[in-house]
Amino acid sequence: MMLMAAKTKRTERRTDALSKQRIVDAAIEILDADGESALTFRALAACLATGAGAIYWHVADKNDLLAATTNDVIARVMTDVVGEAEPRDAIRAIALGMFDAIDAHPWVGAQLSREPWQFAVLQIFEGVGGQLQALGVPERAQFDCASALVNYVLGLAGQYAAGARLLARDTDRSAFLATVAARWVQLDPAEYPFVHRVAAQLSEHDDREQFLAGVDLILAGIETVG
Amino acid sequence: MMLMAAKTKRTERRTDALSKQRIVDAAIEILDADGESALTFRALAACLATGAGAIYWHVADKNDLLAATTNDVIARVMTDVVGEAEPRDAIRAIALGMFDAIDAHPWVGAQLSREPWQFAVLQIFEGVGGQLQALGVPERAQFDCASALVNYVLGLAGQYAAGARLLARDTDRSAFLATVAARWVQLDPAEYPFVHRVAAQLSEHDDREQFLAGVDLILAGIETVG
DNA sequence: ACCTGAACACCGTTCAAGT
DNA sequence: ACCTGAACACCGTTCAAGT
Repeated sequence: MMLMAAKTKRTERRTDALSKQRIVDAAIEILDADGESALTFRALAACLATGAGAIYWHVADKNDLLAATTNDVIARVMTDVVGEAEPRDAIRAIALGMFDAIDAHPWVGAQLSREPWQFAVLQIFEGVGGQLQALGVPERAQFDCASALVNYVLGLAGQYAAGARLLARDTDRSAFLATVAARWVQLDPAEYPFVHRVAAQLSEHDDREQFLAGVDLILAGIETVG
Repeated sequence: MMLMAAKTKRTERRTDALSKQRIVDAAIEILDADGESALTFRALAACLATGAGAIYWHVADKNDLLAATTNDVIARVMTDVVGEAEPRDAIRAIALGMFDAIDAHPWVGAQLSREPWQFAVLQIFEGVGGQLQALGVPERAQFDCASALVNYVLGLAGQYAAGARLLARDTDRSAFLATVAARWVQLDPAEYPFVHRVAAQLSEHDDREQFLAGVDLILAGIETVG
């Protein structure tokens, strides 16, 4: 849409050539607007005013397309996040950048946890791991520490994507959490004492704060090996 | 297969009635043998010697089927794992039980990270959270701590499932890791210094040990809030 | 070189019809 | 009540044919 702003007059014909970047942009628009299930090659082709097969000239398959859209979003996060001097703050900034990106584009969360070998995850791994030296973590422990942080972030990614998939577009999150909490309370307290106990906190908790608390927990653990 | 052991003579006709449990057992067999993509209603129906539509009498849809198979596997893990007196050991046992279950059934990892609101995740949450009181974690911090641990486990779950999906059935994991490490080394060391540094450790590291190291890291962090 | 769109080989799901 | 299997409405992907 933003790419067509310059020539808004003619909608009946596409005048500019196809490119991988234009395809990725259109795919992101569809994913953001209507979710993962709305991204089909047919819908994408219609949006780009072309045939479904044309997309295959620029993109290998659907996996490639999803990897490209995810890389696009994550690369933006990682470049936006530079400039924290303190390593601890830098890691927190990366984590929060990830959270906000997944909050804005829940499908990114699904894709990250589904294909963790893709380039996007490597960028997160580098961003987090690069701070560990400055944090005083011994060389041989750095791999485990970076892995723990990235695993944690990917765990949230999947969880958040699932939540977004479940939520109707206009259902607000607090109503949904209230429903879950109500279900938790109905469980047998003898068998599920812990879930019973925290059910009250569920509806009033803040996902972003809880996520950051987890990052801080892992950072505190990392400090003990330093 | 194990259910047919008693009457192995006749294969041309199914004699016993369908049930949700029989469907779930057959689905697990298919998933274990040939992976997530092999589980279709047609394949499942053929395996059960029935029509595709019959399955819908016992199972709401494919989501329901996958949730049921996952619950089955996780419930087995959680009952096998009871009996550790020390809360720290209990949490480690649950985590390792999860790791081994996902290692044996990689599709469980995908399902857990895709649908974290399902009952299976609640069981993990209870199992982990129930130990925090004994660990001396203050009430108001328990929710965040349990959430961090579960998020971390779900992160691994997705990663492991993706690895299994990528690996050919007979390709061994070390060969795969060597390939990834080779790719990492080829990256620009100026832009990816950390990834470059740990590439050597990638091919010789043990996933299970690294996973447990992460659990210990989080446990160490949890102790600092106690 | 790049695009078109019909065709192919699948899916999950439904439903009239059977027992 | 439970099962059957053809039919429906989709998919991703391919490919001969166009420009």
